[in-house]
Amino acid sequence: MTDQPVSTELTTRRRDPEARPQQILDAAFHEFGDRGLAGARLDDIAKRAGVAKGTIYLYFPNKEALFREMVRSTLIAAIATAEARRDEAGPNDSAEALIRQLGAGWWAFLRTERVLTLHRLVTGELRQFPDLMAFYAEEVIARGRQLVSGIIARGVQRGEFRAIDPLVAARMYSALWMSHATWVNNRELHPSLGHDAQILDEMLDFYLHSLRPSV
Amino acid sequence: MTDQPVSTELTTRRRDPEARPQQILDAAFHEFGDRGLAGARLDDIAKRAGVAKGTIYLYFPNKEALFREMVRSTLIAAIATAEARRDEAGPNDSAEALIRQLGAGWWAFLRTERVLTLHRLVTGELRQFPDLMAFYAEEVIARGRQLVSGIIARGVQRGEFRAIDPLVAARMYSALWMSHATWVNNRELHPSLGHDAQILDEMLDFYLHSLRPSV
Amino acid sequence: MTDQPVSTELTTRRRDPEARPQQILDAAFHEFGDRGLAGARLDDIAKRAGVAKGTIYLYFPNKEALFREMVRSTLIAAIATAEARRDEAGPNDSAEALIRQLGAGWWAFLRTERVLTLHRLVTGELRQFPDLMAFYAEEVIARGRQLVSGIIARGVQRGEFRAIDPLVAARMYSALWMSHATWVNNRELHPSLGHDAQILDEMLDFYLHSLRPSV
Amino acid sequence: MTDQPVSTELTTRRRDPEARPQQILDAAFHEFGDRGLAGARLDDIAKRAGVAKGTIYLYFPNKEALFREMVRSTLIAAIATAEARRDEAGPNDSAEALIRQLGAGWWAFLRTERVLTLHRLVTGELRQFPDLMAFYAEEVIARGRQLVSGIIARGVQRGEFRAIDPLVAARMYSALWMSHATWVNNRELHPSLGHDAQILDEMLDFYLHSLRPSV
DNA sequence: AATGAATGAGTATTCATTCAT
DNA sequence: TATGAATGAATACTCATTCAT
Repeated sequence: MTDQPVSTELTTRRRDPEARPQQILDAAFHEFGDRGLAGARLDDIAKRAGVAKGTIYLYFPNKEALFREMVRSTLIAAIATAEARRDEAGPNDSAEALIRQLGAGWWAFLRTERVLTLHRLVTGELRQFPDLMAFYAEEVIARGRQLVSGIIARGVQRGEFRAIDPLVAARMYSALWMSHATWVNNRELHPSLGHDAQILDEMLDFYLHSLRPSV
Repeated sequence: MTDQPVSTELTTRRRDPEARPQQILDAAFHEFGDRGLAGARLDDIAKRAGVAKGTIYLYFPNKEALFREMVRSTLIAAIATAEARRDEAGPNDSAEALIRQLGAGWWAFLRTERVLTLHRLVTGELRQFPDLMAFYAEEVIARGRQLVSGIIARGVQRGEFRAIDPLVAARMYSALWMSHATWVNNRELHPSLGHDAQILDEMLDFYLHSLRPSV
Repeated sequence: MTDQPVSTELTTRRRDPEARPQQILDAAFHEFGDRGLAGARLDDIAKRAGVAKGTIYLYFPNKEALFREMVRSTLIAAIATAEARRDEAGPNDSAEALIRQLGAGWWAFLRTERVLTLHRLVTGELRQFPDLMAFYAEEVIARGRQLVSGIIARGVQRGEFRAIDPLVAARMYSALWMSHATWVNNRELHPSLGHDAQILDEMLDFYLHSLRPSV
Repeated sequence: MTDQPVSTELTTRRRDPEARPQQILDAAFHEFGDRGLAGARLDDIAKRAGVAKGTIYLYFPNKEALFREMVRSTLIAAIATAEARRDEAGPNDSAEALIRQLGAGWWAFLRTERVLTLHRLVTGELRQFPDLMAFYAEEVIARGRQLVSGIIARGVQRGEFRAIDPLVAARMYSALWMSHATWVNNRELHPSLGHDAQILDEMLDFYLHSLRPSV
């Protein structure tokens, strides 16, 4: 508050040595995200991290390990964020209200730079890393679907929604939200897209319409 | 007729020179599809194409040009296939019947090795090639959506479908079909998926439900 | 005379097959002259000769042989030209007149594209070909010097010139003429040079001054 | 003093990093000098310099840049040497004495390995590098001629030399000295050449004879 | 004889990885 | 710990040479 000493922030060296790995992972996230595993250069990662090339090897045995760890940690961070969101939902709300609430949350979440990049990497490069794939599948996909399918199941039970397999409905949800998140990230390719809030409305409208009992 | 030399097939030299570019493009499709632009090795492409490394350079000035041309030609082939499908639909059928018909067609089309690889490349590497992106956007995405939105518009007119923006509905269609196509290609990650025919039913059911007028 | 058939000149093929080697050697002369032995490309030589790449190999076993033969034949042509000039000199003229006459002849000869290129190749690449070097030394250098030293010797005998070793004087002659020929070919580097005729006068004046008896 | 580790010299790593560029340039000088720009191999340059191939790229962006820089630096070194020589001349000596003095100096200088190689490169390859050519022309040629022409002008003024354009005379001087330097470097081709000291005498005798007033 | 597509050894250049400081 | 110069294996690209036609 008062007169902090001429900031150690100015020099990268020796600033908070425990932060080094994270610094590197952050830089790696951007470079790998932009150019892929093969295309990214350790030199650039080091430069972006404000660290010498050799320093990376103090924390990660090689490029591939750095990539893996970067994906892992980003994944974990993403999961944590998503998790935090889950508990915001009031358990007494209607299923539709919950879907709306969750829909808005995921819509914000999925359009995040971090998540979009992760998604690109997953579809692009993760086939070479089956274990990371499995991790992604279990921790992210399955977990997300359970959340949604839980809500749907309750809605079906309550008669709010028509009889539909909650897992199937959860899959449709993923499909709509993830696809649109990707598209808004490449608006040049999809000029007919409205603004983000409007898209969310369109998805919710479409999705809920399909779930409502057809009288 | 009698006495034709059998050996002609033994050597690549001079055997069917017009086939060479396509041969190379096919090999490139697989290697680039597996490892991406940076990861693929010209050497492997040559080996797979059954030609010498230098031969590639007889037809393509460099690796990037080969990549571009491979994407372009695959795209064009994909468009042609999709195009052919369009005209199969009988114009007097109900909109729902058309959607079902088209839905089955695209479901088969999108799960094609060629299309899946293309999709992976588009999401993974095409950001580095804005012109290819534009080509993809105009020729593939826009074209496909027009086809679907035309059907929807007719359904809305006829009162078969509820009032919905046909372009929006077309987007929802893309989202469902493309996402599921990607997923069935990675079944390890999505163990809850049923068999392909079942998934198509699930999608059609979900999609049409949302379009039907809510009495 | 009348109505010659649509000129065979138009197509390179089949036009005077015995001329092929010379055609190739001419093209080689230019390409090697411009880019040196290593820098020249057989492809370009073939193109310039209006011949397919493979054709070169019908007449020359490889690139180096082509280079050697090109140098040899150019050398021989150059020698023949120089030789022809020798006999023009009237044997009864004064030594000074002969020097002037020869000086003008060599001045024209040395500034020839062919000779200049030859000279460049000799200084640049010929160290790798000792036998060509020897050939050059004996046939060109020695021969030229003998011609000059013969004239000088007669001039000394007659008292027209001071007592000087005719071979030494011949060397000085070479030095002046060859250096200036190189320089006028690179006038950008030697902006103080006058026009060609003037340079010849300067050289003759300087040269003869040194040979005249100092009373 | 006592006990200094001897081993430091054993490895190239980290041994005197500032010396690396010069080390490489020296090696480049020899390889380019022997085989020309196209003929020299980076691999050989590295080997001769005692470094790994990659190390070259730490200091020079590519082969051509290495070539340019090698020529430039050699040129500069040559100019420095020549410059140093200029000031040795005592200003009160006769013009003839100065010419003799300078003549001996340049004779030694031009026969230097460094200068001979430079000359070969200039005539052989420098046409592809107009800017280097210009540099050479201005810094080396023009500079050298001014030095000589200054002496001649003084000699003419004093009546020591006949009336001759000093720049022309300086050119004749270059022609004699440079040609002979080249020749003694290829004695096989010029078997009639005497030993070096004798040649110098021959040149001085010939040159001064031409400058002396013809009574 | 002539062609030019095909070959593959050769070379410049890049970049992950090491290591002396 | 941290550095960044040095390494050398890997790879894109070139071009002399071959050979089926």
